[in-house]
Amino acid sequence: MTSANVDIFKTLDPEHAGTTSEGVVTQLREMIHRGELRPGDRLPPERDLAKLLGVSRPTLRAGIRSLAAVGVLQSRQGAGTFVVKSDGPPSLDSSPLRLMASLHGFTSAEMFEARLSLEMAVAGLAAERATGDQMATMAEEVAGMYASLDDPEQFLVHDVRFHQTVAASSGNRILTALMNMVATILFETRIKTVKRATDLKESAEMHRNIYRAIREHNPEAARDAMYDHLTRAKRAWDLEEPLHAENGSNGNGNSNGDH
Amino acid sequence: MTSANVDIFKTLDPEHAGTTSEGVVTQLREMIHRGELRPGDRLPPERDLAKLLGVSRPTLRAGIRSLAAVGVLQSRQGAGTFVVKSDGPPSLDSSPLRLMASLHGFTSAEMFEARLSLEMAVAGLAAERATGDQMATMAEEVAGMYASLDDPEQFLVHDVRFHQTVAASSGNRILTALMNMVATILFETRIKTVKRATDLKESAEMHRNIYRAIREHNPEAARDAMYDHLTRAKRAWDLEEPLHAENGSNGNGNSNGDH
DNA sequence: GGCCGTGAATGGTCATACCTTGTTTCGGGT
DNA sequence: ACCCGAAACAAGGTATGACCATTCACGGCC
Repeated sequence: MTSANVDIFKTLDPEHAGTTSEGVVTQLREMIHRGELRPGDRLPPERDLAKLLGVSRPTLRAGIRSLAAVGVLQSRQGAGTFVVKSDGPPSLDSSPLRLMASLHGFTSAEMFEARLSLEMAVAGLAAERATGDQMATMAEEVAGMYASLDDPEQFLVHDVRFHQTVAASSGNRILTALMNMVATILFETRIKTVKRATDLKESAEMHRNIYRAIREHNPEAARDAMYDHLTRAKRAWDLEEPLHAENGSNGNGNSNGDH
Repeated sequence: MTSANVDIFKTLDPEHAGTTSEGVVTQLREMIHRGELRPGDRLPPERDLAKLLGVSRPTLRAGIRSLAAVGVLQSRQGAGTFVVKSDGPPSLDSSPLRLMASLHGFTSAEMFEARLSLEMAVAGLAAERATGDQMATMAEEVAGMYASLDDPEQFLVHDVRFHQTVAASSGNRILTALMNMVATILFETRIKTVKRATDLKESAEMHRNIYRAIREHNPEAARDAMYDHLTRAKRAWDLEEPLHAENGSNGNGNSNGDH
């Protein structure tokens, strides 16, 4: 179903507490809960949907805007409004966390520690559950790192993909999403970091250690290897300054952190 | 500064890519990044702010709505729009995660595992860093549990507070926020669960084990104790059915999960 | 059969008016 | 002089209508 059936949209119940636009959000949210709206579905045009729900277009737009802000809906001018269809693993928008970091003055170190905990957790789970294909992919990425010791940009690609494969191997999409959310923020603050060849070699070896531990189905070793990797990587950067991103990216931050 | 100084708001730069309302979001977000807007600040009235930024009121409202949806701003009719001031620890809105769970069919078991990983992580950190006051608070809550074995509702209060104290003791507000986000969703799906006295007694003992491990500054033991606690608790519930919340709560879900 | 232009569909923005709800203030009563 | 209530004001919420900007599809043209 590319376009949602019109019949499933009912006029808003007035007893829904709160403001009218909140009622719109509630109604659309419940339709998603009930599976009446699925990823990739296209909503009716705003003018029609406003009529169907019995609200004005600005009110409907306010509701759509709220759901778009949390990454559930996506509007494209001239095309329509769609339920977000994630091609890869589900991902959460990282801007709320980034804003919260700014508001409360979180340090990079604190953010890094959160990532460390999450990466260790997924590494442990991956050691228990990784399939042959997934382990093969990890091995390929490690090989790619060794082959890119003189090309930091290419190295970074393999690095990111390795961590994503580990996360996917954990079999827990929620932890994966949370990890990516944190990693994205850290990534943005040091995107310009230049790596030296010696650092890259050590990094590749660390990744290889992680792969081996997962290959041996040894969760403890995998956690330890991930700890070593990230802790050493942290030391290579200057993580002393407070968090202060100044980028202007909007929408879903789907760029993912590396190590 | 209860009310933000008007001078800090500048007309929107037209070169900001994307739509106009996205420009509003970007501008306000950067002002938060730069610390020009702080928690508790009140924004100028919409009509004035729209003039200051050089956009129409509906467009401004769209931007405010986006930031309100992610829990950064809060509008109160008749009062004004404020930068969210969290009294307690910073918290992230759990609705994005809940919506994503609905969209991708996450199971309660998967959500539970994510919580388990997070709780084990914070328990380990708490064992390393908990202060005397924090440990004292934990002990009090454990005592409160034993004193409420015949009052499930009261027991629940101590239970929640114990877990929050552990999280706070970890010293990592990001992990704490993520944990609360996941715990909130699990909490909502089983709010009605009735506990038997025998379960409560076992639960209290499990919490006592966690406390002791933290008291001994033994991260491994703390993680293991938390694992035992949550794993046994999980067994006591029926976590077989898929996730299907049908509540209508909007805004920030700041109710926190227990076990 | 493929390419390009044109137009309908659709979201984005704007202006304006009015309603609902908090907040404040001012006046009368105690 | 203090307290309380009602009225005036302020501020966000909603509705209506119009117009602009972009996308996509259809159909004619080469």
